[in-house]
Formats: sequence, structure tokens, C-alpha cells
Amino acid sequence: MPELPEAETIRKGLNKTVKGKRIKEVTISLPNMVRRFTSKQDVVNRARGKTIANIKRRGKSILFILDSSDILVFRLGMTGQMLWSHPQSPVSKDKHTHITIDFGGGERILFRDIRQFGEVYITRRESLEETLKMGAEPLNKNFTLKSLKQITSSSVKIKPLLMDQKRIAGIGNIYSDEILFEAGIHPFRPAYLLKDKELKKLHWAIGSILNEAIACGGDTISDYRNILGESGRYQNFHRVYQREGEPCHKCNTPIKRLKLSGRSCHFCPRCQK
DNA sequence: AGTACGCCCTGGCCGC
DNA sequence: TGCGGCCAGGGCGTAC
Repeated sequence: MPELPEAETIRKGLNKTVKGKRIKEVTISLPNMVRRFTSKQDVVNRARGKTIANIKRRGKSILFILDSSDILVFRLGMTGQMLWSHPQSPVSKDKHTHITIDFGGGERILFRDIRQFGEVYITRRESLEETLKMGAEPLNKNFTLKSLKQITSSSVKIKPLLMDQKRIAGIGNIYSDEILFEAGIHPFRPAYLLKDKELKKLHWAIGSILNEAIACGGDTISDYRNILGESGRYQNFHRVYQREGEPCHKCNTPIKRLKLSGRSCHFCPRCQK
């Protein structure tokens, strides 16, 4: 499930491969993937013939900055993949390939999404933030301890708060569990009751875990791949996620798993208070 | 305002 | 071998 580190890994790959290239054609075989205010024809017409000036990321979304005033936005959902297909490494389309960006000369980017929870849309540059409606970017310099304090002044439990894209962008189920373990904070704690010392640790853990996962090329528990089709490695270093019943790396207590508003939540009942 | 839940969707897994 | 049932979950809408 692509979260910030996986989206960042894909962004880096796209930057190396298709930045500066001109989009010859966009093919959308599953119109349901196009959401928000745009239609399939909208996306195709506004992207065709444009050059990709840059590739950026906001939260879990990949942004193709076009040389017009448009930005082509991909959100990968649960199982979204962006694969680079070129003559030396032709990746063929399958029934889960819903969108193709063709650059000519046998080079294309394929968007695959098995569960179809992803989406694509195109938006004017000036209305990007308004469309995204996302909160703080956790690896930006301006994501300070002070800003985290403001974000956590709420009675929402800390785990769902971390996962709320309108508050902090890019953290999902895996990394919220990993971050809270690293910070020694129980996922069910109301955010506003966290002490200054705990917030400081949480702030550090957010950067530390996300950067560690980026260095691993992301986390592949099932479907995530980078643009070359390769798995990430962070799944080998999970502290708590999907380790129910296994011993905590710090204290050997079995990792506990509970449901929290329909999402599985893993934590060490002894280390996380 | 917070919380819970159903929905979208497919594939993997379990039990029979 | 196969099939029904259940589960996983990001984000959104709805109900309480």
C-alpha cells in the first residue's frame, strides 16, 4: 500500500526516466479511474502533446507538472503501480493496466491498479492545493515541532490523527504503527494529552521512520513495486506491523493487534504507553 | 467534533 | 478441484 516512502521512490524513478519528455498519447481503458472534477476526455486532451516539466509528490500523490498550466495527479490507493516500459525492458499491459502514458519510441508509463482504489485527475496549477486538501508535508523543513503541536491539539486518537491526510499528508496504516512504536506512544492515546516530551519524540520518529523507509526503497507487503518493477525492502524491518504475537524487538512482549475504526493496529502493549 | 461503519474493488486464503 | 465466505484497507460519504 503506497504511502509517502513508496510514492517518493516512484517519484525519484520517474524523475530519472521521463522528466522532460513529451507525452504523445494518454490511453485510459478504465474511465472509473478518473475522478474528482475531470473526465477521461479532459485528462487525455489536456495531457496529450505536453511535456513533463517536473515530477513532484504531495503526501501519497504523484504529480506530473506539465509545461502547460496543468498538473496530472495520480493517487495510488491500495495497489496502484507505475511501471516504466521501454524497448530494452518492455513491460506488457495486462487486465490491471488501466492507463498508459505513451512517449513514443516504445517508451511508456503504465498505471496498474488491481483493486482500483487509486485515481487520476488533472487540475490547474493554481488550484492544486485546493483540490488536494492535504495537510502538512512531514518531511518538509516547515514541519516543525511547533506545527506538530498545533496539529495534535485535538481529542482524536493519535493513530487516526497521524493517518488523517488533511492533518498530515502521506502517513498510512503501516507507517503510523511503526512511527508510534518508535515514539513509544500507545495508538489509542488522545492526541491533545500527549506531553511535550512525547511530541518531541513523535516528531523525531515521523522523520526517522519515513526516511528509513525511503532509504529502503519503500515497503512491499504485497503489491507495491517501483517503476522498474522491483520490490521495496522496508517490510524486512517492521517493528510491529503484521507482527501480531511475535516478540517486541525491545522487550520481547508479544505484539498486539487491535481494530481501530476498521483498521488493524499493531503495537507493543509494554513499550507503548 | 469525534467515531463507527459501509462502500468501492480484487485476490488470497480458509473451510468444507 | 472448486466454491462460498471472509478479509485486507485508502478515502469518502453517511449516520449517530
